[in-house]
Amino acid sequence: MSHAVISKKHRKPEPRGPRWRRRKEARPAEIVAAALDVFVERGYTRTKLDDVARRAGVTKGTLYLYFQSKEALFKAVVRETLVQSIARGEVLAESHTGSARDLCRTLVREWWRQVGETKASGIPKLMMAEAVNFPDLARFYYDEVVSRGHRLLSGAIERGIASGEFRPVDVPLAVRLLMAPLLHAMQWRYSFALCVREPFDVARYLDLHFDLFINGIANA
Amino acid sequence: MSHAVISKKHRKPEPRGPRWRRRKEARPAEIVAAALDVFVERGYTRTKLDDVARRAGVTKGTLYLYFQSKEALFKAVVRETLVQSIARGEVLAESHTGSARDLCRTLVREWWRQVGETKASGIPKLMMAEAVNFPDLARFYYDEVVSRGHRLLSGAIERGIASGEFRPVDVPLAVRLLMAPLLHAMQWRYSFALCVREPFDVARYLDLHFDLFINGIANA
Amino acid sequence: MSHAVISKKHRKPEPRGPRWRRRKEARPAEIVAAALDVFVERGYTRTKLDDVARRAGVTKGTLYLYFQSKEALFKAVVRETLVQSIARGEVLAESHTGSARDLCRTLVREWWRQVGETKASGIPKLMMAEAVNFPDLARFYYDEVVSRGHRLLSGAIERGIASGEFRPVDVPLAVRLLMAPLLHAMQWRYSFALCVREPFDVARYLDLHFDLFINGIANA
Amino acid sequence: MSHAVISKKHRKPEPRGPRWRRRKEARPAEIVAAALDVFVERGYTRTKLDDVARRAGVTKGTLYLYFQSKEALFKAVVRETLVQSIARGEVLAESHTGSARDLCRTLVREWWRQVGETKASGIPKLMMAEAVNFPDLARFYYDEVVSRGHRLLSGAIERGIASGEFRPVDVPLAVRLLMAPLLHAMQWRYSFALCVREPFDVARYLDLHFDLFINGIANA
DNA sequence: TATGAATGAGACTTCATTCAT
DNA sequence: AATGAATGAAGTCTCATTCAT
Repeated sequence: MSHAVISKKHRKPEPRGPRWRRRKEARPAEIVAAALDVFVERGYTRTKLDDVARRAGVTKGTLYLYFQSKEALFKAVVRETLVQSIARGEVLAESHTGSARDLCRTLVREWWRQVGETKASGIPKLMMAEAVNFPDLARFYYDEVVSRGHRLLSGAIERGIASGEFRPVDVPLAVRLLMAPLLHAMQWRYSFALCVREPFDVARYLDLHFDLFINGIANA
Repeated sequence: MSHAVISKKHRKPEPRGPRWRRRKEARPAEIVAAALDVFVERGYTRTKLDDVARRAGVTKGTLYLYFQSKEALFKAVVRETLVQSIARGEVLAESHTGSARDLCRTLVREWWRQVGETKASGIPKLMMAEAVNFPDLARFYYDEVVSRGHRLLSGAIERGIASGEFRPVDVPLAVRLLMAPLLHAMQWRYSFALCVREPFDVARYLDLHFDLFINGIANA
Repeated sequence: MSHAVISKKHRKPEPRGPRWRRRKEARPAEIVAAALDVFVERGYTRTKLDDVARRAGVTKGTLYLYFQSKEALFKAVVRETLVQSIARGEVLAESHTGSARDLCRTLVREWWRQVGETKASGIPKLMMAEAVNFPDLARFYYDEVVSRGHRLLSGAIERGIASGEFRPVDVPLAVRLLMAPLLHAMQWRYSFALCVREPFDVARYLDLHFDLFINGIANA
Repeated sequence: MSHAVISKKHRKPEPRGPRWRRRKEARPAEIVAAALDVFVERGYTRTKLDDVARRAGVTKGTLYLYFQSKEALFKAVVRETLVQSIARGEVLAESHTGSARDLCRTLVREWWRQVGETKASGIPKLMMAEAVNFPDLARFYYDEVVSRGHRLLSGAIERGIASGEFRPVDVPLAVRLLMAPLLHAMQWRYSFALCVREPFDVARYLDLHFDLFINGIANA
């Protein structure tokens, strides 16, 4: 029986190099890592799955073995980055025995060390920019990162108020004030810092911020 | 044959905006205003020129009579905003005769009134997000808005240091600290505020911030 | 201001021949006609919008000016082909004054002339094949074509029963029996007729069918 | 890192079919049976080999151990069905001693019992739809099923003509008329019957058809 | 000046097919 | 014999941009 009309594709096998080298368990993490890089560098829409795949050392089709869609991949990236750090902060807070001031300082410093100084620091900017396009992701991020982080810091500040270390400030607003400069510093790195050469000593910036903030809410 | 065409364009002529012909001189400004709205709401890549045109009451082709490309339109939007407000701040600062503390408060309040409470408040978020894609625009924005704004605030703080009102803090860092919470509040409005229902009393937030900051850098 | 990073596309205008030659009103009909051809020849899934566009003398993008999706285009094709013929049959039936037998013959002949002998005859086969994949389209087709056509023929047969021309047969089953050979003939043309050389004198086939059927249900 | 991967494959091993190892000889038949199901339900192009494999209790790769391609599998499915039934009909016809009318009725009823009421009834629709895409398969099907079936029925009708039971009708056309309602009923089941709720009493339909047809060609 | 029909490059996504294990 | 991770070609759909009118 002669060949049918269809199937223009897949006629020529024509092998092109080895198929897969690594084992399956590593793939999702590799892809998420590659995606984090590209998303942070390019932004969501400008990120091509081809680029993510290439950076992960696979092809586009492989992405779809592990993630249903670009959006799902984006969500995975968000999930895998910041939530972990929040969780570690919660552990820290629970086991803390010193002053509220020290706890605040520790939480801020650890956040900076784990997020601010890594690629993950690009995520908050990304989330800000894409929140409007992915309301459900924004909701997720808000619940798992923003709100949870706020709770964490609220606890620390309330502890200080209870102990008399701090004045009875409006806690939610204070938390925002505590975080805003950190967020600004993270955003700066992946925006203007790439284009302009302005010295920005983030370490001293955070120290100054912390002093002003803590002294500002401390009881005289 | 009765057409089963899609309808957006072809079915109803759908009057677009007032019928009295606008003056041609107004067109670019109208387009920029419409573009500001859409860019701020959708972000750069998600913004369709079709939508901008519709909101401006013209057709897509008309956009190209005034702007070479989407990119050029985006740049125009950024250029036409914020700079004015900075300039007004400079005038204010020059004519100010009271304390440095009052000057700082005035500058912050005016900035919030003129920018924070208007559509223009969406620009900084937009600029942050797109800086990496438009380095030259970022440079322009940095020079005309960020840097100039920093100079303005630096002057106010230095005045206070000179007069003995403020401690001799690192001025550039202090300026960032002064601005970060404002930027955060502006970004919040066009990102998570759209998705989550969390009370955020920006007025009290800014008051608290100002108190902490000013008292923090004030001489005891 | 130098160029930004993005916009690899659309850099080189590079005109390629005249843009559009015909006027807008003709387009939907042209596209539907082209789509009918290709759908009937290839089947739904194998039909590439590129091919439809090419046959209509436009490009792929143009299709989307008039039809929201491939499915919408398919629906338009169905709408524009068979429903019209049914409607004409209804008009015929209303104005018919002769015998029920004559009405039946006229309806069958006209259907064959308007559908069976045109490209539209490929649609029923297509619908049969794709009904499972497009339940809502199948529903539409059933309501607008199958059911409506059945009502039309039911009326004719019932008229004959009422007048005593026909025996009191089960009308819905009779209608199916009346139509089945027509549908078979239409399907044959776009399936085996393309592959095998077997004489099939459809005219005599339909005559024979009609005689058997009408005499079968006629009162002795 | 906890993976947010999609789940179909990677989460649950999901036992596929009985655990006792099947004999290798059974595999091709099992695969063909599974493919029959899926092809009939989805149509050729919408059928994914993944689904076929899953239904057969194997993996996609295994399919390729037995069939060179999707096309080859499709051909195997068609080849393995219907022909058997035709053959049994031939045996029936040879040993038949009663009237031609009874023979016709028996052949039709058996065909319906063996094909119309089984999954195999989906094949003619499938073949009609795909004939254009697989001309050589259509040719095969025509030779082995259509033509052979026609010969079988032709013989029965000719016997009746010879004996004086039937009028000297055009035999090939009569055969088509005899089969068309059966084909229609088979197609209906796998198309509109899935989408619309309309009672269709196939048994009475076939009875009515047979009466009309046989009485139609019977000698007065 | 203004229009809007038309374009076409490019993105996401699917799935038949391959092949190291 | 069987697996299933990986591939990559191809298709649908979007939208910035153009240009005849």
